[in-house]
Amino acid sequence: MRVTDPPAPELSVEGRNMRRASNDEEKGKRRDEILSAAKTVFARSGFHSTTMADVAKEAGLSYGTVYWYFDSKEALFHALMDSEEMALRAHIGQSVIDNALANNDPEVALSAIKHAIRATLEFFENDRQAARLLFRDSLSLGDKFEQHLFGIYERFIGDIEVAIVAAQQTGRIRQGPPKMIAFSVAALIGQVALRRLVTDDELSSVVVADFIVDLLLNGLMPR
Amino acid sequence: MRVTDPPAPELSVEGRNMRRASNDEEKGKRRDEILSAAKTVFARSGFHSTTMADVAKEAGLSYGTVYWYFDSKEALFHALMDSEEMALRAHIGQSVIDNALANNDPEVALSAIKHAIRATLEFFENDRQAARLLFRDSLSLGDKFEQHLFGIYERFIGDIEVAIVAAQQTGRIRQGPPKMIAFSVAALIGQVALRRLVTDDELSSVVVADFIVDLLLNGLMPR
Amino acid sequence: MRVTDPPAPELSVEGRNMRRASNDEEKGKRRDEILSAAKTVFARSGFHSTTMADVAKEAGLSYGTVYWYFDSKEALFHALMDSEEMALRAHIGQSVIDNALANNDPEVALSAIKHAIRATLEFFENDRQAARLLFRDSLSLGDKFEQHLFGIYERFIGDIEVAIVAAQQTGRIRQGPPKMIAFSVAALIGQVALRRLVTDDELSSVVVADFIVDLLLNGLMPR
Amino acid sequence: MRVTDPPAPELSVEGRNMRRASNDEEKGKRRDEILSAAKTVFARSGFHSTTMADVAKEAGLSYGTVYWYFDSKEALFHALMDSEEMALRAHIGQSVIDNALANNDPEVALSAIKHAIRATLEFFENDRQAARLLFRDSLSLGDKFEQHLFGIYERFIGDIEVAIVAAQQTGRIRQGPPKMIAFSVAALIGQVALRRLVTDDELSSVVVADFIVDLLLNGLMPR
DNA sequence: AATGAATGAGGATTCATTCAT
DNA sequence: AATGAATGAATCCTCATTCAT
Repeated sequence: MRVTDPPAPELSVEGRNMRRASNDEEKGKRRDEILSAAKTVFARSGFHSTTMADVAKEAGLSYGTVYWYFDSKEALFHALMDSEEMALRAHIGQSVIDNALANNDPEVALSAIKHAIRATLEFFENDRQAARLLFRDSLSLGDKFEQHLFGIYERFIGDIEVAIVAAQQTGRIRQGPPKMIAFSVAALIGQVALRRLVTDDELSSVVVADFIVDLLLNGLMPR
Repeated sequence: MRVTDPPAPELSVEGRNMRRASNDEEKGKRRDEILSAAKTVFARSGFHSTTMADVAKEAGLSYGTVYWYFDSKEALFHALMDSEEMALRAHIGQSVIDNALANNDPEVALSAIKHAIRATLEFFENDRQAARLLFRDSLSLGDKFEQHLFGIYERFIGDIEVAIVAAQQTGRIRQGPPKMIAFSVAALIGQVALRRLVTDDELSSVVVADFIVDLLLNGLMPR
Repeated sequence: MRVTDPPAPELSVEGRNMRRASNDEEKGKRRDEILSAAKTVFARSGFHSTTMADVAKEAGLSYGTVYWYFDSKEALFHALMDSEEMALRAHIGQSVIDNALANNDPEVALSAIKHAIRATLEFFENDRQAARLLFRDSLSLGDKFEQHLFGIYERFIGDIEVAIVAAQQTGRIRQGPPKMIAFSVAALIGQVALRRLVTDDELSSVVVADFIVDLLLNGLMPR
Repeated sequence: MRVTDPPAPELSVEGRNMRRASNDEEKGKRRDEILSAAKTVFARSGFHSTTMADVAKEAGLSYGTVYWYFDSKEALFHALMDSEEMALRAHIGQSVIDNALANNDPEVALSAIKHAIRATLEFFENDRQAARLLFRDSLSLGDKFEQHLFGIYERFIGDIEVAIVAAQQTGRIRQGPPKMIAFSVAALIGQVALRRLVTDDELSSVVVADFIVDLLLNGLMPR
């Protein structure tokens, strides 16, 4: 699945109404503004400590307007999670593709894994708000959000799994349950990204990514 | 304290004045009962969705009583985190020591790592509530709890680090930044424990633990 | 604002959405309605025995609405004190000026004192709720309110002091510390107003005021 | 009425019980300790902000013990008001009598008034806690306490009235309604005492008392 | 589309009082 | 007499959501 596809627009009731001065493009723009404001305030204070008034204020809109674009606070957060997942996958996908094209690497599969790791850490490094939203807030919101988050996780792991299987087929990676391997890779990346939120590691994300890649490929045993 | 012990059965039909704690021992017992009840309901619904009335009801007490033992909902949760950390460390410590003694292993350091991983997964396998509390709810409660959780994490990683250093000194593990290695180990364990909360993996925790140990030691590259 | 005006009658059977304040004028009006309702219930039962629900009910509003206009119960009471002070000062000021103009009195200073006393007693006679609020409840609310009340007191005494000094300069009043004299005058007025809350003196406030004026001017000694 | 009479002991149920090791004297002592502690904490924080736990702690007693001596928080406060009234009247009575005996003053009536004023201010000067209790807290507690306070006030005024009448009969004070005069005297004293709670007047209570006496006797008019 | 006043359910916390010990 | 654990009614305040304008 390619998440870079545009999401199905949430035409609820107004979809069938007359064409007005402000078109869909305008509407999407306003929606994105709210989403952006929501990201800022949710990342700052967490889901429960953030009020819809905070969101509205940050967006420079009035109180009830947010409800014109989103049905509820929860719906807003789900939309935010979708948005972040898309951004993440766009970033990784682009990175992997760029790399494959640039290097014309015959060992694309292994290379893809390396670059996915680097790109993921890079993404969360550049957008710490995204890391907070996905790794911290999403976990605290009850079952519905947990399901959503694990959906994201599944898709993320699924993509890695594809690369793992490919790498195994070319013999670049030893045999083993690809799902579990993929999960392990994702786990390491996620935890590292989360940890970097709260500690001030002096190491750059490139160094950390390379360490993880090395660890995963070569293990801890002395060679 | 053994957290894996089944909770004290809830005496439901006692007269309301029969439950009076009278001495220090009784008092500590009552406190533990509340802690146990809190663990159950917090793990079930999460911190924010759980009310103090829920805690009291689960404990079979009036909810003013909970405030006799804990100053606030937050204080109760902090106490719960402390309690879980102690239980976890007791479980791991015991497990490592038991293993060292039982096997009289000259390669204690490496063995300790393996067994710590197994013991940790075992602990969370046996006490899924603990996993929910530590890996999910703790992250949603603002800075104070985040600090507390990362304190627990630091201590956990610190213990692993000791074992890593020891294993490096005996040449059983290749050189490299022990802190980062320890963190990677902890990250894998934590994510695995968390994941097992929501998926019904058919694999036992022993199998998973062994996979992780193998992955960490040997890496993904073909040998 | 005239506090002696009868409160706006409570429209009781309006639909709940009819009471929506729409513009600034309406908004100030709604605020005043809440203030008026608060005055009634606080004067009836005292600060601590009055709940915000009582205020809302008296105002015919839902009690979340009170919080739309006032940040807290304390803020509401402070606003009430401000409002009463303004009303009192408006009443006295008007009275003094009216008198000076009407009589074209060359001994304005002495006359002003007499009339300030009369006007103050008159004010509290007409608005016993105000007397309860200022003299009774304000004292029971801790330091912040005590400070507020004494601020009001200081300003009240300050005004009297000005008149005292003027009367001393024209020789109509003997020398002596004007602040202390002013305070004594204020003390007598305040206590008289307070006392009239609980006893049913048959005497009119005019008679009482004249007695006080006479007492203050001539003292108790036989002439 | 002489309030220096001992209060009727509050023998509720235990009065008829067997004579135990601790006698009535002991019991009264403990009761007084609680009263003293209550005075301290009520004066410090006010009635509503003080809990029975505060009282118990200040008295060095356990939580429920206070209830063995007083039926309720309100009963405790009423007892405190009684106690303070007795102390005040004892102080004034003693002072007046001492003065009359010492000076063998033929103008005892006028002298008594002067000395009552001085003694009262002195009392509240020496015991600011008493002033806070009577002038501040008593007013904020609803009708029952208001009635109690005005009873104290009535008795206080009544005593002054007696002296006023006597002074009028000996011609030392001009004619006029003695009750109203007495009230005015009491009002001035009370307000002065209250004011001295919150301002740091540099003047001693003797100077203030003399000013009030002079003001009352001679008035403000130039002689 | 946008506004913001109004609603009211919900929840943490306090504290006077009771009562078994 | 004294203790202090237990109770639960009471209350302030928050905030998601609605809806007239």
